[in-house]
Amino acid sequence: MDLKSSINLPKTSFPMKANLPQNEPKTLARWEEMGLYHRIRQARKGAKQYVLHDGPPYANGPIHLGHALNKCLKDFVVKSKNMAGFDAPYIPGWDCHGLPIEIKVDQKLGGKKLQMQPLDVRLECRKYAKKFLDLQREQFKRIGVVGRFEKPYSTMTPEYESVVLATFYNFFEKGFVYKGLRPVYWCMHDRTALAEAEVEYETHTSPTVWVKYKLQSDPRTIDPALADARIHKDKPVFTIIWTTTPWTLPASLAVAFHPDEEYVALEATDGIYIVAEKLAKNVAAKCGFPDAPVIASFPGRLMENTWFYHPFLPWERRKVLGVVADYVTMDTGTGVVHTAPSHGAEDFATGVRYKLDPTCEVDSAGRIQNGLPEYDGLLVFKANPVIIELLKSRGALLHEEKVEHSYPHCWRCHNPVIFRATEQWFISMETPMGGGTFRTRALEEIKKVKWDPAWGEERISNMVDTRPDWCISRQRVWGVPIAVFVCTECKKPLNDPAVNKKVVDLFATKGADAWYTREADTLANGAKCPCGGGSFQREADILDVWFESGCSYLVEVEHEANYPWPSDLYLEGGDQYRGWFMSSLLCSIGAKGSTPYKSVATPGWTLDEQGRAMSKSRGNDVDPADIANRLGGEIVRLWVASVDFREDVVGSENLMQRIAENYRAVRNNLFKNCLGNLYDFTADKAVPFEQMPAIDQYILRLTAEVAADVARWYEEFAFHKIYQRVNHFCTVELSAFYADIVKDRLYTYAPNSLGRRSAQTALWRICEAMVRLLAPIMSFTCDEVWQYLGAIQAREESVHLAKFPSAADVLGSSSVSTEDAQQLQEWTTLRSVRDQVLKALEEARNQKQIGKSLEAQVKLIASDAMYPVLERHRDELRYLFIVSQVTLEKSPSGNGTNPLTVEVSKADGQKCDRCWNYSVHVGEDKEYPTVCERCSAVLNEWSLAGKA
RNA sequence: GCAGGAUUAGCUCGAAGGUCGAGCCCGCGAUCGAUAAUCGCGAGGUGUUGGUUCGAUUCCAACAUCCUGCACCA
Repeated sequence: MDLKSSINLPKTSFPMKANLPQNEPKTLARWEEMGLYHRIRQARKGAKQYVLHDGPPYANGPIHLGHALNKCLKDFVVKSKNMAGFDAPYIPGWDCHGLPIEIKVDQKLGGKKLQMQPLDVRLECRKYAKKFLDLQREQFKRIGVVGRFEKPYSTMTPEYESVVLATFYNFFEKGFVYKGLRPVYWCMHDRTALAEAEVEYETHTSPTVWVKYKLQSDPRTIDPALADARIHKDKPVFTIIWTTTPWTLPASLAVAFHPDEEYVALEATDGIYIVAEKLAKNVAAKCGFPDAPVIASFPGRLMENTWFYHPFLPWERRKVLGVVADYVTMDTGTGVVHTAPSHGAEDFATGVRYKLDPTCEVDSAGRIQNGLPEYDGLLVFKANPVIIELLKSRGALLHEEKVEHSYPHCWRCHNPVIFRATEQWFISMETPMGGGTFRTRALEEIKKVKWDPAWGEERISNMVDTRPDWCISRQRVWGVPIAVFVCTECKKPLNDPAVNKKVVDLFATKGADAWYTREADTLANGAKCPCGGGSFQREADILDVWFESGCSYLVEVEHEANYPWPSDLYLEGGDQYRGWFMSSLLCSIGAKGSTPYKSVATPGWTLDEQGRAMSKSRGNDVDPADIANRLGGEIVRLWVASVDFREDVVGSENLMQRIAENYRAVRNNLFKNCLGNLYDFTADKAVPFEQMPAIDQYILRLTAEVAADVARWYEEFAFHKIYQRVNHFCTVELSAFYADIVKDRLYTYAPNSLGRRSAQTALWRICEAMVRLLAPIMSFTCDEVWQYLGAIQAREESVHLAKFPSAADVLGSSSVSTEDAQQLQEWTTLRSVRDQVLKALEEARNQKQIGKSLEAQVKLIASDAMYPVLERHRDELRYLFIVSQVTLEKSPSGNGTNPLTVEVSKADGQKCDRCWNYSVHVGEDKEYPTVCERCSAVLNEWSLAGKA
C-alpha cells in the first residue's frame, strides 16, 4: 500500500501566489456587477447611521500617496462600521472649481483667454475638472475603495452651486458680509489681481533710497538729550527710512519702529538722525556721517505716536505717524520702515491698527493719481526716478543705490507686479451672534467636537481666535459667482431676499453658468435700491473655493434622504485645519448655527525614507497607481494599515516591497493553510468546543481575544495595531505554534477522527473570524477567501456584506466562557517550556545529534512548581514539542535554583514511514511492517471502513 | 518669526517611573508532506545636554534635526 496516499495532505486551489495586479480588477468587476455598495446599503437599512463625510480632493491631477492614505483610511472606517452593524454610507466628493484649474486652462488657452467670454472659459475649466475627476475616481476604485462612485458629489453641479449660493445669501442677508479694501498682488499690464500661486519671483533691479523724515513732535517726549542738542545747537531731528519702491512714498503714512529694539540718535553736522542701533554704523556710513557721535539711546516704542513731516508732501496734506511693529527687522535697511497701507500686507495691517487711510491712489493701470505735478499720472516704475529727483531737490535724499533682488512678477506676462489695495468681499468674524460673535460661537462649537489627535482642538482654536475676517471674493471666472446686483447709482449691493431666492432657483436648474447669461439680468427687474435707483449691474467676483467646499455637508444634508446633522466624522490632513475644517465649521455655523462634524481625525503627511515631504517635483514620490499595478492595490491598503497615520508617515518602494512580503505571510500562514486543511470539511462536521483537545480550545480563545482587540481597534481607528497584532497572530501563534503542532493530527489521523475534525474546526473558525476581521483592510484577499469558504457553509455573496464575528462565533457556542484564566496561565507556562525545548533541540542540531526534531526525544526535569502543569499535559507534550518521545521527572527537592532542565537525545525505536515519528513499536503490525502503533491503528480502521 | 507635531533595533510599530518588547529585514541552521512555502536559533535600539528621582527611554527644561500650516522679505 502506498502510505503517502493515506496521509491527509492539504489540498486547495487557493493559490499561494496572489497575482494581485491581474486578479484585483476581476474582483472589482464582480463588485460592480453585483452593485456591492448598494447591496451593503440594503443590508444595513434601518440600522444606526454612521456618516463619514468625504472631504473633496482637488480634481487637477492623478492621485498621489497622500490621497491613497486618505481614501484608504476612510474606506477602513466605513467598511468596519458597516461590518460592526452600522448603516455607514460613503459618498465621495470632488472639489472642481478654483484657481489651479483656471491657471492650467489659461496656460492651454494662452492669449486667447482674454478674448473669450466667461462662459466659454468656464466650459474649458469644466472639461478639465471632469477629466481628472474621472481619472481619480478610477484610481480610488482601483485601490479597493467602495462607495457611491457613480453618483459622487462635485462642487460644479447645479445642486451643489445653488446650495453654495444660498449659504452665501444666508450670510449676506443676516449682515455678516461687507465690502472693504485689502492689498493684493496686482498686475498692471493685465490689469488683474493675482493670487499667490500666480506670482513668480524673478530677479529685478530696483533703485533703493535712504530718505530722511523730519520730526515734527517735541523731541523731549522721546529723550531729553535730543532736545538739548536741538536747543543748544539748533539742529533738527530726523529719522531715516530705506525703501526699494520710491513710488510708494506718496502713499507714505507712517514710519514703523520695532518696539523692543534699541534705537540711537546720531549727531551729524546738519541734524540728528534716529536709526536702529544695530544698523547705525552701516547707515551712517552710507549717509555720509560715519563718525557722528551717539547722543541718545532708547527703545523704539518711545517713537510711537510721534509725528513726522512727509519728505515732499506739505504738512497740511500729509502727516506721517510714528508707529511700532514687530515685523521690523534689524538685518537690512535702517530699522525704520516707511509704511504705505495701500501697498503692502503688513503695512495694511499696521494701517488698520492705527486707523490710517488705506485708499489706493494707484489705478488699475499702475498710474499714480492725485499726486504732485511732478509725478501725477505716471506709471509707478516711471515715477521712481522722478520721485528720486524730487527727494534730491527737497534735500530729503541721503543715499541712493541700485539693488538686484528677487521680486514678484506676473506668471503670464512676466512684468513686475505691485501691491495694491482693492475692494473685496468679507465675512466679518465679529458679527454679533448668539450672545457673542461669529468668532466666539465658532470657538464654542470647536469644544463640542472630538479632535483626534487631541492637539487639533488647540490648533484650530488658535487659528479661529486669531484669523482675520474671511475674504470671500476672488477676481476670477471658474467658481460660484457672488451673485449680487450692484446699484448703478449708488454702487451699493442690492440685498433683496426675493431676488436672491430667484437666483438660487435659477442656479438649481441651470447651474452657476446662468449668472453669465442675459437671463440673470432679468432677475433684478422691478427691484428697488434703498437709494431709489432701479438699475443694476451683476457683480463679477466669484467666491473663495474654501467657501464652496465648506458647504459640502450642507449640500449632502439638503440632497440625501435622512442624513443626520452633524455628521460623525471628517478625516483629512493637517493642512485642512486652516482649510476645510475651518471653512466647513464657519459655513455650517452661519447656515445652521452649529458644527457639521462630531469628530475630526487627522492623518500626518507622507514623507520619503529620509523624512522629507513627498512631492512630484522632488521626484521622491511613490505613485499609488503604479504600486497597485505592479504589487496590487491590496499592498497600498496594507501599507496604509501598517503605519500610525496620526504621525507623519513614510512611504517608499522599499517599504512597499516589505509590505508585500508581509502580505504573503498572512496569505499563506493564515488563509492558505486553513483552506488547504479544510478540503474535506463542512460545517456539520464541526466539533463542539467542550470535546476539543486543550490546545484547540486555547487557540480559539486566543482568536476570540484577537477578534475583540481588532474590533476595538477599528473603533479607535488604530489600524496599525490591527496590522501588528494580526501579523503576530498569523506568524507566531498560528503558523509557528498551532499549525506546526497540529499538522501531525491533520495529516496522519483518520480523516473523520475527533482529533482531526477538531483541528479542522479550529482552523475553520479561525479562518471565518479572520476573513471578516481583515475584510475592511484586505478587501480583495478576504473577498477571494470568502468564495472558497462557500464550500463549507452557505453565506452572503461578499464578505463586505457580513458582520464582524462575536466571541460566540469564534468559540462555536455562546455558552463557552470567553476567558479561562487557568487555561491561559497553563499555556503560557507550556509555551515557555516549549521555547526552552526548542532551544535545546537547536543545540543538539548544531552538534549534529539530530536533524529534524522528530529524531529526538526529550527529558524534562521540572521543579515542584512547574511539575503539576506538565504532568497534566504529559501525553500532549511530544506533540507540543514535535519530538518522538518525552519523559517527565520531578527535580530532586531542595534544589530550587532551576525550575526546568531539558535533556535531548536520539529518539528510541525506529522511524515510522508514515508519520515520521520514532517508535519502538515500528514493525509490530504484520500488515504494515514499516509503521508505528498509531499509524497501524489508523490504517486498520481505514481498511475496516473500506470493507464496510 | 508664530502655531502645531515628531525623534525608541536597519524598517514599521507597541509598552511603560523598575533588566524594554513584537513582526519584518539580516546572519546561521533544519526541512523538502503548507514547497516561489514552512520551522528553529542568533544578532541588533531609547536624538543631544541638563534637572527631579533610590532608579528616567518614560516626568520637567533647554538644544538639535525633521514635518505641517501661517506670516514675512520694506
